[in-house]
Amino acid sequence: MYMLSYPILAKAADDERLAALAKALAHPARLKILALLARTPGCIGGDIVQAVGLAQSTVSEHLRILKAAGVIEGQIDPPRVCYALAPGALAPLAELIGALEAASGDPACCVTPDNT
Amino acid sequence: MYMLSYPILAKAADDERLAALAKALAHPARLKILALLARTPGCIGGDIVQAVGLAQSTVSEHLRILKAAGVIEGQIDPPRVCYALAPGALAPLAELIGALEAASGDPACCVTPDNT
DNA sequence: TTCGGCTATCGTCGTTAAACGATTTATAGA
DNA sequence: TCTATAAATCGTTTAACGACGATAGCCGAA
Repeated sequence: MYMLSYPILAKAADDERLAALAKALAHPARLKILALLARTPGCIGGDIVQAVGLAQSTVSEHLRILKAAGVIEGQIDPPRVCYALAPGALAPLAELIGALEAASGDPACCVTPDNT
Repeated sequence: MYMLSYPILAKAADDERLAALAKALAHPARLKILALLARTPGCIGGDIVQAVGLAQSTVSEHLRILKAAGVIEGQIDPPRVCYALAPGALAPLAELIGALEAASGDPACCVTPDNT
């Protein structure tokens, strides 16, 4: 386990970045695409379109969003494009979640102890 | 390294759930709220409003979204409401990210080996 | 050079999200 | 009872998202 170096967030810019990363995952179709890429040993071109069951233009847009967020990378293989997961891209988000989970242990809240 | 028990996703319902969880994190203001709750030993009522710098109604809406996603819990302390992080709520998302990161190791892609 | 398969982009439409002010509700204390 | 405070809700406006069809660009193969 890492020695958590995060101050649980601080700069607004970090919030923006992390929010953008989370937004990339915030759609079923994009999760499906990521799962597909994770499961596929090689890569796939337009098979993604068929797998997610949406129009080609829609899938292309989702791919663009994932690429813009840095979650996937596209490499051109002549007639098609090969997409792959970008290693480490989601690490900041994982760190954030880890920090939040770690901090959610103590409910030393405003509870008046006698409110049974 | 874990023996991954997750099939990296399968059901569409899972995608929906995970996407909803990610969407809860997909906004800077909400991240700020979560960070504040994580950092605050006790709880806070309207201090959140001041901290995020948005209108009270807007913050209330963000809190509602976080609560609906199960990421936070609100407990009524008479004049105010005490919010706290919900332990374990983000675990499924953390698992997903872990699975994706674990799978992003092999770029055994469509690369034609001779493309320098 | 022409054809055909893949991608990406454009324009559009309907839906959802974000933000605000104003209002309502609930409760503690005067 | 009345008042003040905190939180939620309502109604509205603006912006962003999601999805699609149609179109344009790019190579490989014929």
